[in-house]
Amino acid sequence: MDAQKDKSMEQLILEAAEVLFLEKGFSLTSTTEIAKTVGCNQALVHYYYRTKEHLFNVIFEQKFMQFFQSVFDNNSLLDLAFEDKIKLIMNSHFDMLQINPRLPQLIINELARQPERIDRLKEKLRSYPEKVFAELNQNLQTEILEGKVRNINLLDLFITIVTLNVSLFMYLPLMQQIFGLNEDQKSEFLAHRRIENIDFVLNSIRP
Amino acid sequence: MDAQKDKSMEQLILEAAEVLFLEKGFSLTSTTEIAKTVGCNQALVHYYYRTKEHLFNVIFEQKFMQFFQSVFDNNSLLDLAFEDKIKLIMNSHFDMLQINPRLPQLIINELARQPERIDRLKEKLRSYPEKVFAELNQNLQTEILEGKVRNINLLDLFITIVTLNVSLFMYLPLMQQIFGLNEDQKSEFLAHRRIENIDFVLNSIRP
DNA sequence: CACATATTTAATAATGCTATTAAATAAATT
DNA sequence: AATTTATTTAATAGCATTATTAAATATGTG
Repeated sequence: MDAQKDKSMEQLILEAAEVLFLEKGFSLTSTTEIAKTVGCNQALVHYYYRTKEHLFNVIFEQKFMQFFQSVFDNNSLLDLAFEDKIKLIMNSHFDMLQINPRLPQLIINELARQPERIDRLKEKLRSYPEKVFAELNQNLQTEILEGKVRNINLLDLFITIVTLNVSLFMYLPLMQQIFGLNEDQKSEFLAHRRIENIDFVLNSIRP
Repeated sequence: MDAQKDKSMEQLILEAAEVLFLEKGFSLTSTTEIAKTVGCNQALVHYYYRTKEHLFNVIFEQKFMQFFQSVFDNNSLLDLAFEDKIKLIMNSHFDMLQINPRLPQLIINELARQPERIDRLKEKLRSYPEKVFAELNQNLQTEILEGKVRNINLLDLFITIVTLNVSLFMYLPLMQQIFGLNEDQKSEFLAHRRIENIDFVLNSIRP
């Protein structure tokens, strides 16, 4: 708790808000509750972040970027085989989800609540996704020509990757309760599915 | 609108509530808004359904059953090959999702908001899922022995089926806006993915 | 220290929501 | 027709929420 004392109230509010927003979403989280969690006056939340919506935006955009980067910021490792890049991307994506298991649900819900947000995010990302895509696609096309990879569509592949990983975490609490898994069994299940998902994708792209 | 005049207020309230709950979820829908949609006094909603929570429960359980049955109530067609049964189940599931595209999100959100609901649903379903599973599994085991189907786990297969279909509808609004699809393109995309999903599953179970 | 600025709190306005109650109206029953 | 029962409304209690304001306290600066 000593580390907490160093942090500014502004930061503490942000961190508490992140936890609560991810746990219960925007509408079920109140600024009063955020303040209570931090142990400050409710007006302070508004002093630093003006409105609940604005506070949420700060967190949402940061987390969305984190989500995005976990998938798209792995091209730094230049000279890997396409297969290894996919492995890297999927592991990175999985790691992020393990730390933020409720993030996909938050993103889906909030983009449904405020569809105009999508345009703002698109603007923020600019041509970055296309750039990464183009680069990876070049890599892919080369390997297809070399007969190392089946002729696949990169977008479809990405949709599959994200779907497989995200769905796992989205349905996990449900499965956990239905099958009555304890924490150890849950961890084991996740570790197993991480590999399964990767294996599935790698198998599906073989020539 | 003549048909509407025949319906009781009780029924009209239920229908309006269903639309609104599926559109915006439990917490963003108010009984005031439901009443306004129907064109009645807000107290009438409470007269017929006592509490908002209770009204929601009526709708939720009914919709959950609909979801459930779309997957589990296809064993009536007895003597089909396993592959054809899967095709039937996936089409039935897809049809249901096309009519209720936001249902999965509602289910996920509300089971997260009230985890105790899961136990109630389990109780309501009793041994029915196991029964269907056992029956289908017998069918599957026979076909595995006959070499018609690869040795797969039925639960894993079901998770894959549900995941593929559900994810599609969950991310559809997002993809629609990102790629700027109009209604025709959206329909086309859906028709394409319906077949893709089925093909994928059927391919994956081949010996 | 004196003054300015930043942080924090208490109080509260304004709003919207659920649920209840009592009264009014319509429908059914005797 | 009289009486009971069902439906519907108006009014409102009670609560939680967001956001603002003015005052209080702490912190920094010349």
